[in-house]
Amino acid sequence: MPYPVPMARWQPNARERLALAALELFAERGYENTTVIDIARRAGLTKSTFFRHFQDKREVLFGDGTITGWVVEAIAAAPATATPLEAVARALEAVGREAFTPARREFSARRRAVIAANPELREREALKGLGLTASMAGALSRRGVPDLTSRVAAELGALAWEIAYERWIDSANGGDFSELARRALGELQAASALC
Amino acid sequence: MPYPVPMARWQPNARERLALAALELFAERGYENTTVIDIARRAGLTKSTFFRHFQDKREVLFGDGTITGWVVEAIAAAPATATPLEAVARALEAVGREAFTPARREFSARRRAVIAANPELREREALKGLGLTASMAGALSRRGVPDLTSRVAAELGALAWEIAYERWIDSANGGDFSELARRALGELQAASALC
DNA sequence: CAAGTGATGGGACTTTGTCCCATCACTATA
DNA sequence: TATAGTGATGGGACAAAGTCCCATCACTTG
Repeated sequence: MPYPVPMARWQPNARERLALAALELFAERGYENTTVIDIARRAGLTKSTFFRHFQDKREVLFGDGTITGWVVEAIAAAPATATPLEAVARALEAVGREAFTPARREFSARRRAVIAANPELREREALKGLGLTASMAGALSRRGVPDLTSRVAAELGALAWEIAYERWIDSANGGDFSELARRALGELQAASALC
Repeated sequence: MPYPVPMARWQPNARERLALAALELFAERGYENTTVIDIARRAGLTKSTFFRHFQDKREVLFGDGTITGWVVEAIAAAPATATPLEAVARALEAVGREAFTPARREFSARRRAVIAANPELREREALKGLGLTASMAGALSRRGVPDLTSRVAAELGALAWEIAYERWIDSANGGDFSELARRALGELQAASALC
């Protein structure tokens, strides 16, 4: 309809283009053999612009906190009668619904392989994981859950996340992340009893 | 006694001198306001030598894996009848006995403050924490503990470590790390039941 | 006494990340 | 229509991290 499509001054979605270019290049030739300038060039941009969008080279593979937001909201929104672990289970379900959808499985698999192959990226992911766990614990505390219980439940949630994520990526068919997460959480709860 | 002390060609303990110089400088003027060249100079060495002893600037604040070794050995050495959490408790006790002694509390407090003040250092610590947790889980698995149980017990151990470490550092008197760790582990076990 | 060893010094080089200023299509206002 | 912003981008200078390779030289070994 809009015939006179206003020619944008710049190509849109610079951030997304950079992130995609980075993932491609990292997968093709490895993280350490890829320069920030390479990434920017493939995205049709420059080094300056790259660092305007991302704090550093690692950050280009990590989201902007949207997932953390969903997790926190889901925990807050759980019924008042829900146990801490039930609230965590709903958070993982929300992640499966909003983020780890079947359409993104391929992308997630590539991203995961790239991160696994590089220590710097694993390090960044470790920090992101701590942050997410702390956010879950905080959200549980705001529900009135005692401090240590919050932290334990959050750790179990993080562990279930990891396990479910791995199974989701590795499942040849299209397993559902939400289901896998719920199952993992159940297994962990059972395992806790054996400690 | 040793009159003819053989004059060593170089000052000994280059690695330790570098680590000490780094901690001092980071505490004095902050991690990002300290150059690797600054550190080397204070230790009477050069940048080349610094990078010969440490992979990167962050690593200068982190040990060489000795603690991990003690933890793994302690878990392996626990009686066959010990539960997973009991084995973990012995590992934490070993750490208190070998590493977190009263004499090193002051040092640990400074080191902790420096790390807490810098994102890069927190990131490195996060990765080290993951490694240690994985080591504990591995040691438990080698005892025949089922996989998920190992991982849960290791996570609880890591959490108890964090909590006990913080309390140990903050205790004005000289609390004993081993005791604090055992108590923290007990509290976490109780908290697990409320999940 | 000669050859070797090994921790250190030193300098060239690439890359990351910071800073600051220039550019220029688009926008709002007069 | 003229004019003064706005804001995402470009570009270059710069400091520091980290890599590489060769030189040095007290000590050791045969």
